[in-house]
Amino acid sequence: MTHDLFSNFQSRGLVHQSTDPDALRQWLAGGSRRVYAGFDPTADSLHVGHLVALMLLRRVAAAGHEPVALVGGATGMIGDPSGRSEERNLLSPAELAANVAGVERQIRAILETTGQTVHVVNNADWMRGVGYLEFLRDVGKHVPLSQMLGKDSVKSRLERDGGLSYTEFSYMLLQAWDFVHLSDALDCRVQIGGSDQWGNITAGIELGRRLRARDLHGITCPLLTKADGTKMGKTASGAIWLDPRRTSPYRFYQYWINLDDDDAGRCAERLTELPLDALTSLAALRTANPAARDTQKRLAEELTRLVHGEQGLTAARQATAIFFGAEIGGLDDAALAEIFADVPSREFARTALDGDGLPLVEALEATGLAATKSAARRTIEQGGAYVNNRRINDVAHRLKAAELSGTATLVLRSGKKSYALARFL
RNA sequence: GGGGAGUUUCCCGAGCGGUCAAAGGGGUCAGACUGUAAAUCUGAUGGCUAUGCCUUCGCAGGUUCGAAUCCUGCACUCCCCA
Repeated sequence: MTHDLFSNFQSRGLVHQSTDPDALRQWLAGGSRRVYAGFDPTADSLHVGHLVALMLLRRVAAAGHEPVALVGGATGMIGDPSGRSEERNLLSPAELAANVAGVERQIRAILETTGQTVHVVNNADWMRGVGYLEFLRDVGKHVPLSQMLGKDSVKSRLERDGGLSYTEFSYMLLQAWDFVHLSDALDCRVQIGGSDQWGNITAGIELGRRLRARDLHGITCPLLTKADGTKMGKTASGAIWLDPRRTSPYRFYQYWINLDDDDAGRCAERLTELPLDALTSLAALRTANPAARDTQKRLAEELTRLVHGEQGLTAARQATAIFFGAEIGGLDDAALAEIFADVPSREFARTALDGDGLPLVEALEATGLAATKSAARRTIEQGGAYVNNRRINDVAHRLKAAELSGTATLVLRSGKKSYALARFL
């Protein structure tokens, strides 16, 4: 177990900016410390973009310190302008409460497996009772405007057409106060976050010095972006979420499998707990035999297990085998439903299979795999139609009960990747 | 206000009385190849109860055995001159 957390971060490329490294090391060397990172509940689930911060906290735990995860029930009502080009829409209190609950659950699930004591706190708990005048006198008074205006998050927004509202402008005061509050309540003196958080973190450090004459520390890690410049965790069809109801374990797994080599290497470094020598040998394998995609596989495995558990990983792997050609058989309806969670399905009357059966052409059209029956015919003629992953070349093919996998399901496929379930009830 | 050009299938764009469901390109889909990448190559690409039938070429009428193609009116777009 590494005790020098800061060096551990550095060796994995996780330090973008930090306050004085010597002071930081010294504080962390003093025993079991508390280190915090904040999560704003903008949705009822975290997504892949939050994994860096979650992993930072796991590393904190692994180094023998206690991770503190702050869920922004209060700050979430305002919206962080950092790294944003436009004013946020405010969430309703009900939405926010649901989001807080969802995010808290995920954070606990991921951090508690470290075995270390985990603190999950909600800044609404200490912000709620604070009056506006009180806040201005106790906090606002100690933050110079020049300092606030100097932050990148504010400057960049002021230069834009949209500007920013007073509300979002004030966001950093809340986060600054959070830091000071946590240093009071938990003796938590280190805050970590993405590089876009530097302004907010230093605001808290300043405030701690002015208000408490206390030394607070901060580390930011580089934002994880893909080689093509897009944000990590965003796909054409939307974000990759940690909640299996939003993103199935299979799609989550596949996201990592499909990363290009450089991105996969960086993610393995920053998002997994693989030891450094394992990373080195993966890098060697990547150069020697890129086609094997060992890094992607290992990364997908580690992260899927972390987020969805051993069971989720098994399901994702099973789905992967099937999606890449394995014939389908011996799976019951429940397993099929789980594996094909992302796949559109369409229900038919059971009786459609009786007699001559249901023309494949019709099934392809009804499930949306083909836009029209003509298109369905074409697909079949060109060898792109599959039932239970067996290619069907006969345009006149009719589906019969004997072909069902499970008791009521047929897996239809068009081309390499488009699947649909036909369920006969 | 005057003069000119145009409106074609998902997009761009040819067609200018029958051989037009309409060239070519793009896109899309499928196949081969491949690392579940990129590129490349091949095929397909209005619909259907399908060797035929129906619908499509701005809209509405008309001429003709027959119109995306000719005529009339209408709508919209663009350019030039005032």
